[in-house]
Amino acid sequence: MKIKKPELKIPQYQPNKIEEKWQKIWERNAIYSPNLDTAKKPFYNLMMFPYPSAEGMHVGNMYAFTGADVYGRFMRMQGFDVFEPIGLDGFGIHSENYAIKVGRHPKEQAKVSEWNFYRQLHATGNGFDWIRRLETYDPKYYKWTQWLFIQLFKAGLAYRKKAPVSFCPSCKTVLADEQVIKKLKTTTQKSQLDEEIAVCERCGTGVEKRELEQWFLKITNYANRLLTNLAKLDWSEKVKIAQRQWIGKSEGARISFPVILRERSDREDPIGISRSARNDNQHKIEVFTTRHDTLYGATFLVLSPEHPIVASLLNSKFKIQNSKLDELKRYVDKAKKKTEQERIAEGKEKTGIFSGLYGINPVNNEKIPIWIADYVLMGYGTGAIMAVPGHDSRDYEFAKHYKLTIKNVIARSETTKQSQSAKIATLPSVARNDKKEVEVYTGEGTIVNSNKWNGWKTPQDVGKVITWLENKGLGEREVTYHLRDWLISRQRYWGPPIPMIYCKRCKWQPVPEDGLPVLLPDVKNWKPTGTGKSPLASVESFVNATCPNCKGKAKRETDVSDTFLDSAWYFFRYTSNDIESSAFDIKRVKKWLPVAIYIGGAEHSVLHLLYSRFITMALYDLGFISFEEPFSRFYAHGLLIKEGAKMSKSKGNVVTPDEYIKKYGADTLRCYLMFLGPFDGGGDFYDTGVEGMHRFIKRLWRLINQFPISNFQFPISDERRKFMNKTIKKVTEDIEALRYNTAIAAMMEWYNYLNLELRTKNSELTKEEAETFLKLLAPFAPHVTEELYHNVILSVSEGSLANASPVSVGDSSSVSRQTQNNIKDISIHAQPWPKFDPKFLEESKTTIVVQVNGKVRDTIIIQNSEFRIQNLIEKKAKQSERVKKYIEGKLIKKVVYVEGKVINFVTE
RNA sequence: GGGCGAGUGGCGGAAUGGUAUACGCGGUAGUCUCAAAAACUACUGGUCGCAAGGCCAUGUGGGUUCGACUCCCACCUUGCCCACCA
Repeated sequence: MKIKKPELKIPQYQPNKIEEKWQKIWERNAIYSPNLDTAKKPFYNLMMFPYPSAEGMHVGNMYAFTGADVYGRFMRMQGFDVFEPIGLDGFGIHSENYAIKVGRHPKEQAKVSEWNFYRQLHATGNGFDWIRRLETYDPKYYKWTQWLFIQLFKAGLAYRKKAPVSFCPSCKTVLADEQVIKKLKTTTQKSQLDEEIAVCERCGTGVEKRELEQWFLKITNYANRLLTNLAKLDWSEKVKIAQRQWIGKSEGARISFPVILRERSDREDPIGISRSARNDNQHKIEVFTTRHDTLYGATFLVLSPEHPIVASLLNSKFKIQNSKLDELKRYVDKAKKKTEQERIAEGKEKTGIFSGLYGINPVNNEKIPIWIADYVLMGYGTGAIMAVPGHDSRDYEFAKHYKLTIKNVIARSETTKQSQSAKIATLPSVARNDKKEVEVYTGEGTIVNSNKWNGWKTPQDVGKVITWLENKGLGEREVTYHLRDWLISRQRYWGPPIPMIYCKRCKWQPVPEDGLPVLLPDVKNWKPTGTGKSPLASVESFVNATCPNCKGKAKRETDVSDTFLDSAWYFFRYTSNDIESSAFDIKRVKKWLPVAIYIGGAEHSVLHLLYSRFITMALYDLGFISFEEPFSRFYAHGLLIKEGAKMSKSKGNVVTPDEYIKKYGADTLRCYLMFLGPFDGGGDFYDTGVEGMHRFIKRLWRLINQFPISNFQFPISDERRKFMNKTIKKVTEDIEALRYNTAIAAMMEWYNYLNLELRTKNSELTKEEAETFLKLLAPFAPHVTEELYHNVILSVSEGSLANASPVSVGDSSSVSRQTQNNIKDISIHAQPWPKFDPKFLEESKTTIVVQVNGKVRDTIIIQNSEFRIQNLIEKKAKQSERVKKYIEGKLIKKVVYVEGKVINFVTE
């Protein structure tokens, strides 16, 4: 066997040993736990706490957390007291469903998931403040979730109402509006129409409609504030747009249509208009419309089957033929029973029934029929619409199907310039459906067939229309929101019991504060019942209570609250989970909130983010806090995919970080995740990419270890110094903007450059270069940089070059007690971030691109002093042989010179 | 139906008015080795050419500009979000 040259022995890179060692040291010394009371430069770096799914952490979670952690570590090195807490959003249907699947009690399952998830989170090497961690299912936490509910109740923001709600037959609970999503139903037959169904966000089961009494939070009170405040927030426009769309403000008019009554006695009057009826406030139909400009085109009215007038009708308050009444009843019953799924599935084919009643269009006193149809939703506007079949495609379809009058009241304006023979749409003045096909026109134009409004333009003149209506007392301005109140009752076990007690005498009473938390009882039958009642309803010891007010016998609310309530305020609790006497410490909240940066998935654009904003606003109104918005800055990261496909359990392509961490170490995986694409755009995960990153880290390990690092600032070339400064600048700016992929690329370039320099010029790495490199990489690869910093850089500082020889790695014993004691100060993560010196970035020479007719032909190098001397540059450029070829014998028409960048000769 | 984005080598992606393809993956050749792996080194958009060098390429078609991946218009493809919302 050959004897190798007695070279410097490079220790083997053993990521797992290094990582475990430093994770222990960091945690033992709480280096990532700022003092929440005395910190001088607080920076709240929040990431969305995970649902601890029992399968464990997904690489997508790690992607999100790493991106947030890199930012936190960077800010810490910038001198901020960074608070980066973590916890588990472990209550809720998601966790409970998993417990059902594996047949374990949710409480036990939570322990298992918690252990596993925290183990994984530790292994990723994030700078979490472990002291502050919290779990939403911890009674110490949900005590305050219940307290929060009570505050809302006392403020009139929590109320009960019976309402048609979405019910998931699989999860056996009601769902909030936001938790019902639409899905394409893939039909087995080759049908042309793709059917859409409404399904549960959690399990994908089609939802049903049920009429139940439930707890709601009055988020609609905040609709306008939630909307207008968006302008103040440093959030990506995409998320703001999603919220705006969800809040869905519509400005329009509320218009009353009198109902023509035919009292039983009133047989003589064939039409039934009587003065008394017309003035009868109880018998009018109010509609909300954004197209009041088309009011003259309203040829019928449509009521939702749930509309109160429909109920009165069925109670025979109005006289209609009995046979028709039966028919009506059948239709309404059917519509009410129809699941949301069926209603939407019918999609294009609208059904309805004539009510037998007529109304009056208030602008022209025309008698128009009143129909009932389930395409009109009770939940939006007034539950009744004026139908304008000429200018609304849904009304048009309906009118066509039932042969109702279609009227055109908007004329297409002259087509703007597009065609020379400016077309003016020819429109039939009043067209009946039974004659020619009349088309529906939903665009803008000029009002016609509308008396005094004729000639007004829409949408420009809609303001005039509403003023006219208001003056005549026929309608008024109205704003309607798509946002509905937040339904928070869940007929499930695994959540915080809603802390309310019902007393027959005193009605609903909140549990007094000293009665909190209302503990979730340990029960055997915790599985959902499907009866519309929570499993807690059968636990007598739980249900029976005394009324807090009259001390009489009373019953507890047995539903639990929605998981989204748990997560709507957790960022307050993080600051104060050592405090038992209140939900949060007001001083600490003032110091740390609003959150400086919140990083998470865009899928929470409407749910979690909106709820959190609402709760924060409510707390502000209640005087607990001094700010209205919880998250000053929200940054949505992209979606991680695997080799071109979405990761999903069904595809079996879900990547777990564990195996990669075991094989390459967390540093490699972190760097790879941050490198594979722009952070806000997501990226594609390839195994070979991970290997490439591992190579980079190993090369760096070798680079730092293999050259004896000079303790002295021996002179390095200007170019080398410039490269270092350039890299510091690039990496700093990129991290600031969360452009992690290009920050890493810049470091790789620097490595490639240094490696070539050192090899070909037989030079040494300076301490400054090595130290700078490690610091720049530290946010991405916290362990290996810490290891090298201590074993190479600090040992150089401590003494002679001899000490620079590598020491054994592997266990914490290799780090001296001294080091461990003051690790809080001497950790690389506590060091100041490298600064670049602009003076080293200055170039004395500049490369100018020489173009002929916009094509690059050559480059010339000029001194900076020559920057402004165009003649000189022109002369130099013309001397180039490559340029000569293209300009010789040609007339130069024009010369464009852009200072310090390009010179372009334009020839004939 | 409405809203928002994206389209660049074999692949992930850089470059936001001035040298397109940085960085990484993959590939080819070489060094080391009995050999392989690893590691290291060089090359790597297409095309014509011995070479020098030329021409062509950022979804398609137009436009603006001395100059366009970048700005404008139309179209095609694709992703995400919302949707009987009156």
